[in-house]
Amino acid sequence: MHPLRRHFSKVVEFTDQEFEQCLNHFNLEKYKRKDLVIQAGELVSQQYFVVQGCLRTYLLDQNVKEHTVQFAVEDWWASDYIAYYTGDKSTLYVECIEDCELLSIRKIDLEKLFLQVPTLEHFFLRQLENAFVAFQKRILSNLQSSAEERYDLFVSNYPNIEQRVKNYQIASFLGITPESLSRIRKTRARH
Amino acid sequence: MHPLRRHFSKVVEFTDQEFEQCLNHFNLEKYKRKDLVIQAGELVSQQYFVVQGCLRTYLLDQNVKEHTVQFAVEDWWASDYIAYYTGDKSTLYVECIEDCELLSIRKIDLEKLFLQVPTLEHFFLRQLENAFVAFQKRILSNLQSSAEERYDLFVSNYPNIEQRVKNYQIASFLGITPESLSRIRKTRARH
DNA sequence: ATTCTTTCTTACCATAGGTCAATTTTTGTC
DNA sequence: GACAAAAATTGACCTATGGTAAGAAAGAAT
Repeated sequence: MHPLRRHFSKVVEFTDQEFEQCLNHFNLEKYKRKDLVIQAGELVSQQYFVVQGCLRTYLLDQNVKEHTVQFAVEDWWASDYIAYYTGDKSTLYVECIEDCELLSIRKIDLEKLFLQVPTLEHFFLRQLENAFVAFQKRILSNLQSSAEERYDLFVSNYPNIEQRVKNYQIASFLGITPESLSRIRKTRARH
Repeated sequence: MHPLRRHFSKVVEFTDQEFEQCLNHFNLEKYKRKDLVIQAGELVSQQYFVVQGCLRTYLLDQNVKEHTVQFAVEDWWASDYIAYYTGDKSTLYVECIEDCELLSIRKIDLEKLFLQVPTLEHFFLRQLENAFVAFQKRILSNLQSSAEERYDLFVSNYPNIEQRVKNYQIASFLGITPESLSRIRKTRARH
């Protein structure tokens, strides 16, 4: 089964014809490690489904320090959703941490598709609900947890990502320095 | 014009008949200051539109410390959206900071309405997009800003809420102690 | 293999923000 | 308006995490 279809089918059911109709509007794009899928300053007209590989979405602050918003591996979606939804220019970078195969779709095409395949709109509404829930949980965990607890939470939320991304990238996701993460890991290793 | 209709009309257009059809499923509820609209442990089948008053959504951690997720004044929506979307029991409290008039709607009714009034589903999809963007911005600002900067951001994002809520509630929104907020305000007053 | 670059670790000191306790101010109630 | 309760402020002290710098380890390139 096509990876995108498998992904859709976790939430909604499509006929073969409906799925083909959707898939037609997606574009397979291949990237190399370290390529940028989205750069700050651009307009963002597409979102991306990860077929293979690993992406990282991050921001550079005025001190040129990186802050990681999200990692995306197989079966995840990524984009600069602020820019995508608002139409503003991107403030984020989406970078390939590994060689990647992505399925891209333009916002315009997706919205046209919604009219033809209403089930698809339902799917994306669900996605948005899930993302909303995940973000709210993250805000809550940031408010109530220490760096150490947040690290544990990260490890259990993203069990396989740890080996695929750099420590400093995890640190910038947790909102701490690589040095602090290194110390946390050291105490962890004692057990 | 009805406050709910005014609110909808910022994003979508309804016929009189469509709006009436929607409004029929909303329920006007009145609460007193300090009443709890939602309590941790309950199932959450409704969301609420604030016609009048001010709500606060918060969580109690294992040390019985409060962490504020959101404030909602006139024209905002509130619920425990994690519980609302997932069907899990609530982990949050929604409390009235002032006497309130709320319009409640059940998830079931809303979903039925979506089928009858597709424009309404579009409205809620937009809402969710906006909330998603707001949350992502908050995560980014939490990652890159000091308590002081976050306070400034809060004041400019919620210009009129400051007078309506307690300092300790703002502190718990920012992820700092009331004492720290007090010190931040002191330096602020020097100018 | 050797070199060069990037990432990770460690050690030391600095600082933002937390904790606790006492005091003052504000708010709510009769 | 008086009293009680809740909230805000202040000060003294403490702790988690940040900053800097330097060396070690790992990975990439020739």
